[in-house]
Amino acid sequence: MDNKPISQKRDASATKKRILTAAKNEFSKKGLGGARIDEIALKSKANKRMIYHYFGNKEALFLKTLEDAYIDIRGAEQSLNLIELDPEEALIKLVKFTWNYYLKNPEFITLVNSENLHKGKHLKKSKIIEDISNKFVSMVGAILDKGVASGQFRSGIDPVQLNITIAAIGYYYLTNRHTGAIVYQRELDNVEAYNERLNFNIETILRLVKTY
Amino acid sequence: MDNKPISQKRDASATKKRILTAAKNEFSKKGLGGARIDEIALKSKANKRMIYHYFGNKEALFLKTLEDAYIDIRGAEQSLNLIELDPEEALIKLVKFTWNYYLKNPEFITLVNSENLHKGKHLKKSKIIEDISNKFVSMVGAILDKGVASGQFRSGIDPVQLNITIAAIGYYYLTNRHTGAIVYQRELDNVEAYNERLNFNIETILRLVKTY
DNA sequence: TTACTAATTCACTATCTAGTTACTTACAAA
DNA sequence: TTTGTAAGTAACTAGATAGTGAATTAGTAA
Repeated sequence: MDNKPISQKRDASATKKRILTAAKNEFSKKGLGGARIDEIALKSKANKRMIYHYFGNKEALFLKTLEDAYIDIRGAEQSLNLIELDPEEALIKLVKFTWNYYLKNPEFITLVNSENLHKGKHLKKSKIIEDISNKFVSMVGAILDKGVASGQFRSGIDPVQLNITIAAIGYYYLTNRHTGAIVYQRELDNVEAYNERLNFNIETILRLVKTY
Repeated sequence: MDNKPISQKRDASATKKRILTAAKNEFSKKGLGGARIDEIALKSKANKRMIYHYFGNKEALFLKTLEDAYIDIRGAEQSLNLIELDPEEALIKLVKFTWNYYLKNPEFITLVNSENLHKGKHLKKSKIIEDISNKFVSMVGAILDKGVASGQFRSGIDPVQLNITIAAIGYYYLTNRHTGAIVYQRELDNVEAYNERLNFNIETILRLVKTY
């Protein structure tokens, strides 16, 4: 009684998805230079020819992978509905979200690192990235304004610098936890260490913006 | 009257140095996976065989390159003699130094990123890295203690978390400035932008540690 | 049924790449 | 001057590697 078509053949969008999933994995584990198209073909169970058919070449596939990664994080940030919250709560929620997103989606970090190694040359060609970034950039500005108006935050804080700082204190810890564990001679990659860092980060951001 | 030996042949240590310089360049520009041994041989004007003779293989050369990078930054930090200074001045000086070191030695950042992409597997084999890290790790702790004793800093701050944060807010900005400029739609890589970021970072750290 | 189109496969190439074998050459101590 | 040793070179290999040409096959619209 197996009348459901289990492994459907001739499904372009499913094949594209499998390729993109495999590409995300391969590029994020080995970087653009270390990634292998043959490996992506193997892992996606697609013929290598299909990769070139759908995406053109290795670098175009890399760009698509990167764009999808940005679409995902920017979409998730918008779902937080931070503007509705009390500004201090909103900021705490953003710091927590950013941390947890990086923690659960380590590919995001390594893809972005890889793109920056290449000085952003692929993302510069992207036609969608500026659109999806707009809301994100204005979001922290709006939270900040609201906090200043209510007297909770001091004025004059550059929202872009704040945004960068929120990303930085999470991103750096996570991307460099392997060398960090060796340099600081302390385990940095277990649940307690993660919680400790998140709390430290929340304190860092609140002390940076709050009026005392 | 050209009796100075200009291009000295048969100089093992000079050849080693040329190889390491070329390796630092190649690995930092393309990552471990993207770097090419042939390119390192070409740029160092050494025969490829010499690379294998002196360093064994590609990964061992990468580790040596990475170790040298850590030796350099840790040495430079020690020369700051921060312990002698007023603790607030010491912290400001460390934030400035860290920023400027990253700015002037961008290879450090990309080498460390590359090593973390490989989960620290090369640095774990290093026999010197823990030794040269010790003084560095205790340095911030000593500054912090001095500041707490004088009443300038609040107590209970974890020196490792503070150290990580000082590195993070500079490192992240610089390593991700290329994608950052696209996402934030703002130029991040000119002198004014650099100064702005450095000042923001100093404020972030002081607000984090000072008593008010 | 036919014929068209898009999905998929196979076999291939030119070039690259880490690493090696076997050799030559310069220097310095005896 | 001899000779041992370390520095340096040239030519090579086996396996990768990004990318292609040309054919086949499965759905689908007429």
